[in-house]
Amino acid sequence: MSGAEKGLNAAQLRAVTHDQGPLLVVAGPGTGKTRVLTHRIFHIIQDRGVAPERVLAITFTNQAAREIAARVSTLLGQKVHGPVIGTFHAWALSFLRRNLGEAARLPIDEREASALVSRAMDEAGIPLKDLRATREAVSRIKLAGPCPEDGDRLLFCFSAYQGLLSRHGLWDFDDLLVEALRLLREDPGRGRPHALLVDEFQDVNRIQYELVRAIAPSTGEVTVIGDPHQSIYGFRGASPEFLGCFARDFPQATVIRLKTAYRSPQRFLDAATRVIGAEGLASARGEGPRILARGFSCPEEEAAWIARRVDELVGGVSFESLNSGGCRSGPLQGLSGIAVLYRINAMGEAISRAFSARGIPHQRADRKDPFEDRDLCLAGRVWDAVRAMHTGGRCYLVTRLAEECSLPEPEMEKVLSDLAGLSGRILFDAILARFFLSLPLFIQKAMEKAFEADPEPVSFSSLVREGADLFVPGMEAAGLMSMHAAKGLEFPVVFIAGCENGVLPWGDSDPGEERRLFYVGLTRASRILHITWAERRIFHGRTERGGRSPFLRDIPEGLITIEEARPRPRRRPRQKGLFGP
DNA sequence: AGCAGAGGGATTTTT
DNA sequence: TCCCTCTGCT
Repeated sequence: MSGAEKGLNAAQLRAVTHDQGPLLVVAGPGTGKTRVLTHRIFHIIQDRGVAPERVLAITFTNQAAREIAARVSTLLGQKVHGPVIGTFHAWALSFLRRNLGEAARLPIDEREASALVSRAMDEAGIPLKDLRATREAVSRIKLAGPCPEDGDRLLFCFSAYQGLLSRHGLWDFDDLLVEALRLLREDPGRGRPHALLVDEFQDVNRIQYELVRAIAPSTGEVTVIGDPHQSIYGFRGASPEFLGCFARDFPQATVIRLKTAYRSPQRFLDAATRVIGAEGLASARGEGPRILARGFSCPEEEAAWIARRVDELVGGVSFESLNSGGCRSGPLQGLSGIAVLYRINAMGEAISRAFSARGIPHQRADRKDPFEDRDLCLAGRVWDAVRAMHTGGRCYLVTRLAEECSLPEPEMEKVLSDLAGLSGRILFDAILARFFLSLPLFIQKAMEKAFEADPEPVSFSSLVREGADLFVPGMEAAGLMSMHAAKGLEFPVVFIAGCENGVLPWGDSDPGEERRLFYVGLTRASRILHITWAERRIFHGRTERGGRSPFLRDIPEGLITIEEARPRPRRRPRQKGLFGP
């Protein structure tokens, strides 16, 4: 099959078929990054004859891993043993298990880790209200070592936490990376794939970068794909600088830039690149309409306008007339093609209310952690304890469980050993029955889906998280989500709400990263892009009047129409009650 | 142990 | 503003 037959442009084709050592693909928004990645995996296996299981592709979320795996297997046409596609953590865990066997510890999820940190804090005399900050600090110390500002209490807490983990034979998420790296460095030949590909490289942090270096095959077959302008996870240690490090540490690396964008029309692209002060990308979608930015006096009016506008767009009556640019128009794909993006999830509240008031189906992506359900949480603990009957962390889990269920420990042990022969779905159902647990309907459904996709899951929490994707991309509903959550997604119609100074950019956050975040938001839209702000917004009980985001000043006039908020003369008289005297 | 009231903190998020 | 912790009281 030729590149043209696959629908690849010249640069994409070069990236897919590159055969000379390390490759760095710099791929702007909508330039076909995922196509390149999947086709390149296919190329390595099919055309170069590399055994599929010796190809390792790393993504940042399980969701992305599943998507890419699905696309590769479509290309390969049902190969028996596919390439390994997963997150750093998933790969590290299986690597550790493969190499350590019985000595592998039991991985715990974030909830469990926090519980252990709070115990360590207790020992160290740190007030529990600082749990969040301390948990973050502990993670930072583990990944990057202590820094001079770290107090004695914090350091003590850290070692107490490490002690708890080791005493109980447990690993937290960070340990997976740390231990895998240690093992790789002890024995550099071990576990190296024949080809390594890393997606979203702008999101790697230091340890992940080190892992890439350590895993990189001696064949030099390393591909990293990323976009420094979309690096928005600095708060957890990611930095676009690692793209530069890659070029330095792999000096023979070829750099290919994908510059043709197939998603955003030129105007949106130009606006976005101006915000981050980058060089332009060329759109293959024509000039497109201007961005409409509009101010409102308060978030409720802002939300009401967005809802009204969505109604109009889905009704479709006036759609043709609105689409004034060179963009080919046609019916929108309905509500699933519409997204409202914002800086913080709290802002979804007002929007959601306005949509409900108009009867517009919508889904919020900031789903609650399903583990907040007590019964599911307990089921998860039991699951882990049963699975741990074969590994190391058993005593600890039994003790905890016994505590939690107020059962004597021996009795709990008996219950668990009764369940020990079971696995998968059957084990789960048995746990529900034995502990008299009942789950909300949406979790039941999620679990059903999860077991279908993964009948013998490695870890319970990953199973739940995969199953509980309450945000279903194809669903016939408008999407409400943070700009972070929108990364990697695309919608015909995008609203970016709350574009106010202090919100976007947020407080004292790194302005550069805030600009990149806005860039990500702006480049999600393929047809219509609206920006809104509110003159007054109540935050934590305080009325903030940040005014329109300074970022809008960087968008040249020809690309955007800005409509100031109309002051509302009509002051609503205070009304005690509808049926009052 | 359990509750009432004070007080402080309140992004973004994956594994 | 609202929610979670901590404290002190019963």
